[in-house]
Amino acid sequence: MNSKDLEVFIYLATSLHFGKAAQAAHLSASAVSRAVQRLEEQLGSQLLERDNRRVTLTPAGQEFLTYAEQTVQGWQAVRQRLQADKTLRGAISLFCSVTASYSVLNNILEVFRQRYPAIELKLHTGDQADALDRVAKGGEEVGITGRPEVLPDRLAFQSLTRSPLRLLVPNIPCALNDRLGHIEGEMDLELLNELPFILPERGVARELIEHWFREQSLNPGVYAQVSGHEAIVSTVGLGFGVGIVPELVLDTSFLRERVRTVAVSPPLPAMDIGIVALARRLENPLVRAFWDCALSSYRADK
Amino acid sequence: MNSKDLEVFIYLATSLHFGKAAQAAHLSASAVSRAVQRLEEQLGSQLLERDNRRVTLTPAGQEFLTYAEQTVQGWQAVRQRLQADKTLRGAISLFCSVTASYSVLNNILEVFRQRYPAIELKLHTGDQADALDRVAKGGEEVGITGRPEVLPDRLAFQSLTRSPLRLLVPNIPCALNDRLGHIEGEMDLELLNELPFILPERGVARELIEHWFREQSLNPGVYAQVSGHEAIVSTVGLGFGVGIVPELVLDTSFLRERVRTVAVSPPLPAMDIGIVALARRLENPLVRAFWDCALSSYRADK
DNA sequence: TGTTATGTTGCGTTATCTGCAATATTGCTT
DNA sequence: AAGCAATATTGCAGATAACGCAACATAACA
Repeated sequence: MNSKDLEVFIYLATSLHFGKAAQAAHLSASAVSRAVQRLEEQLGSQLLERDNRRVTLTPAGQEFLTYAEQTVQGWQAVRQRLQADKTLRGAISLFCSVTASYSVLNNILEVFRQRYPAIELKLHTGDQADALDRVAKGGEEVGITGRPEVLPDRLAFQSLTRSPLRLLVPNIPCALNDRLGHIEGEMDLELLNELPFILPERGVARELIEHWFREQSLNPGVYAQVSGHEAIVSTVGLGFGVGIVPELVLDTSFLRERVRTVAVSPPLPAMDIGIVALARRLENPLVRAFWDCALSSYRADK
Repeated sequence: MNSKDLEVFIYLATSLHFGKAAQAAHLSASAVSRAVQRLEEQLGSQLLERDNRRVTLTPAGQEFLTYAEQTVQGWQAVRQRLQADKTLRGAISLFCSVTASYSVLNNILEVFRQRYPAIELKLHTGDQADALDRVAKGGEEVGITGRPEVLPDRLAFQSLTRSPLRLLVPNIPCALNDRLGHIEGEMDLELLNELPFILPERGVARELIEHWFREQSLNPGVYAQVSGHEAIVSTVGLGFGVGIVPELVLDTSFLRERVRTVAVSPPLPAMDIGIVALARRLENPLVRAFWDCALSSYRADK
């Protein structure tokens, strides 16, 4: 038995949906399926009645759910009680984009707030592209950003999750949409050369996009360079051109109804999203505490 | 967190000795060391104060011990309560040697008795060499034995542990001991050809020994062939010759003071000790229950 | 009857765990 | 004081288990 499987089971038992549970646990649906299979085998009885359409708790599952919740909570509790640096207090500063604050940071805070309620977090938001620089220059202690192709010296990076880049086209009546409306499957690569592109001005996403363009021997026209991924979504949503952003940005964008994604082949690369800090700063217990929380919030608590 | 590490910690916290804990958990000492390291890292505080001479619980360790005990017990409890086939009752018959009943069977029963108190066990003891035959012929449903070089058809074997074969010489005043008394390190292979050997009459141990003799191009004289490993120990202990038995046998032999082991190079092979049953018999829920208990008593409960 | 939603399974990859042997450290002995 | 014995830890390599992807299977829905 391990608490990770218990947590997965709790997610599943409360959502009754493998996809949702997987997302909550930062896992794939198949991993969730197998976690439940493991538990059922170890217990020798079925916990969930499931066909491809409906998931329900069996009586045994119901009973096991309360056990699982107690056990996970007990583990958290003993963990908190024994934590050597339990009274850690102070403040750390953190830089990330608005998008990241919704998704990645939110996940981290769930763990961090509970584990270190006495640490104050000074959050600075801005263009994701600035994160590396500001952390390297000592502006903020920690940043959330994509992993750059080459990591500046003395900077430590810890990958947390990945988000594939997506090609965005307008989904509103406009000239561009008329030209692209028919596309169903993958977009023809040649066509890309003729489209007005809206790209991030700089930053990791820009690096990745240019890299991919070179690999496909493409040289599309750039209509606008904007700073901040959120701005790209809105510019595309207004019909000015097509853009590329990490999928993550779409999940939390208010304008996601006004754009749609189109597949291309070979696929766009994925961005490696994680946290950065000056390596030296990791000796600071406050920074280290945040760092560890970030890890365990994505590595599904051990 | 996983219950296996908790169990290991409990063993260690109660014995305060890595070797003992390892033995109890059927692991190596290094695995125990790393299990504790994992826990300490996850908890963020030290559980045991240890140098190379002494192991003591820290206050945190003390507190964690009660948590660990409760948690492991809770897991067993929920397991028992949810077990679909909880009221399994009936009887199964089992064949094993006296030695195996002390060591291997004892370990299995610890789990089995608790999990299925209503299943009666009919134990037949005898020469280990007979186990395979009797199970294959349907005499007993399950047997404990070494893994033969070729497994008879329709028989299922599940390895549980290994025990290396040991060369046994008398440790009492006798002619043989006078000849061998000086040996300190490894015995010269040539010398083996000149010694009177006491070998098991037949069975898996015999197979392994003969195999090893052939590999070393040895052809020692056989003084006596006896049935049952226990008998070998006593025959050697009386000074009649040298013998070979699995180490396991020595641990529980009353005469182990009257013999000693001598290393040889290349080393004698190890016996793979496990349980056998007719594959078809595993469909019987009682047999299956015993089978699973055997597994989890050696695989350190999941 | 095709389509969509969704849980499961096969398979190659990756991460983790384990044991062995070597190492380091400490108490004890001569 | 120096060597010895006991024993926890670590480097390394092999084994095991977990994971994600993609293909598949199945059931509601239109």
